[in-house]
Amino acid sequence: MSQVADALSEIKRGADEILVEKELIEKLKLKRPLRIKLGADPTAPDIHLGHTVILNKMRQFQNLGHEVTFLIGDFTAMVGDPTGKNTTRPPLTKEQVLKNAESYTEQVFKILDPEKTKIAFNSTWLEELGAVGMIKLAANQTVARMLERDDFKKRYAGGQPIAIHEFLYPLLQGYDSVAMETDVELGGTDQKFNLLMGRELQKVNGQSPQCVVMMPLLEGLDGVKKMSKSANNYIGISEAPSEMFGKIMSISDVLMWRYYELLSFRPLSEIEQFKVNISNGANPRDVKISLAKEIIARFHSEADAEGAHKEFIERFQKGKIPDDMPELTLGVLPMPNLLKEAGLVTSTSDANRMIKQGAVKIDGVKCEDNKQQLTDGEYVVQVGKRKFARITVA
RNA sequence: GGAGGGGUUCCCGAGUGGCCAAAGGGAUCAGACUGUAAAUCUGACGGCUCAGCCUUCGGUGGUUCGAAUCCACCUCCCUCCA
Repeated sequence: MSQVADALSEIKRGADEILVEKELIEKLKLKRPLRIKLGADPTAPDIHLGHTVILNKMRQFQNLGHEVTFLIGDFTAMVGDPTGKNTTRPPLTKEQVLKNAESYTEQVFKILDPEKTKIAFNSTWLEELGAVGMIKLAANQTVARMLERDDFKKRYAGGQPIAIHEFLYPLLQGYDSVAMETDVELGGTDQKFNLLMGRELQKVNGQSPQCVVMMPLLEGLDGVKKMSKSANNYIGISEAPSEMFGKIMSISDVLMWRYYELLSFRPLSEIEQFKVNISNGANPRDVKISLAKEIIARFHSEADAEGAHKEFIERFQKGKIPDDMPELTLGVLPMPNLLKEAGLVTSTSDANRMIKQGAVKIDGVKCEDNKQQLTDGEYVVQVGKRKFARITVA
């Protein structure tokens, strides 16, 4: 009895919403491993911290002894989840899907236990469905019901196009739960409609409806938009320790608490203590450093976390030049072209702007003349605070 | 199929014949200040062989000394009617 209560409180931690909690309790009492489902599109093989919020929850279920299936939506990838703006996606080839899936799972296993994780592809049952099956499936829902989905509603009201096939996505995702006889499905809050579709279709098919655990979407580095590759506000889990450190340090103090809540494994009581310390005069920066180290240690190692911290102090607090930077050899070129060739700016026009604004330094000396040419030798060229290159002119 | 509305630089959005590389806002980048925080201030924000030149305003072709702006056709999107 108390075992169930403990499990529930762990599941609830960080979750935005659980549907339906009562049913979940009943399922937990079943004394059998529950079938847990997490779906993923094989379109974005680079996992970032935003994705890990849900993966961490998956891991918790695993730790509680449940059966976790990581579902690759290779079939639904052809449809493309309408969440967001893109209405059409270029169809992926089989090979691309498999390749993406492979790199996906490899990254996922940094969090999930590979021994206890099942991998499934929804093409397995969706391809068999066929046109007839698809029509029967579509008959389960009405257009009015579809338009209740917030995303569709907004687009419809705002005069944005909605392609017919987009209506199929929620149906197919829901059907996945039927095929897998899912007990609990995890997803982001933006998935609510799709997740609930699973419940409805399961009921129609005489199954006990799945419970749904929704995790909040993690805001990206800007603190406003959700973390995503397209918004370029993400921290990838494969990024170098120093990159991670820098990115975490650049988030706002407000956002830091959000990250603590969703990404840290520290007990909530400890996080509360940090807040107290800060209101008593501690520097929020140092709390942020702890967060950065915790995350780097998770995806790299303790030593890497320590190293990244040291490098950060050297580079930004003492103004030293980093050890690691791209190295390349170039000919004698006018400064703007040199910067462009080195990939430090996007165009020579951009280079000229940077020079004019005093952003360009050569061996630590500001370059203010765009006609300057470097003669033979090795130079450390810097644009802004973050972009460096070691250039050999020959 | 009919009627109407719309497609402008990363996004939103002004611009209805020259003063338009195109207002304004957002995002972004750089500089100052800092804790690579916030807030604030300053500047930049199509490209190039950069005091000049070249290419952009859904597409093509016209009118004109001159077009994002006018005309024709095409194309895409939206709304209403069928």
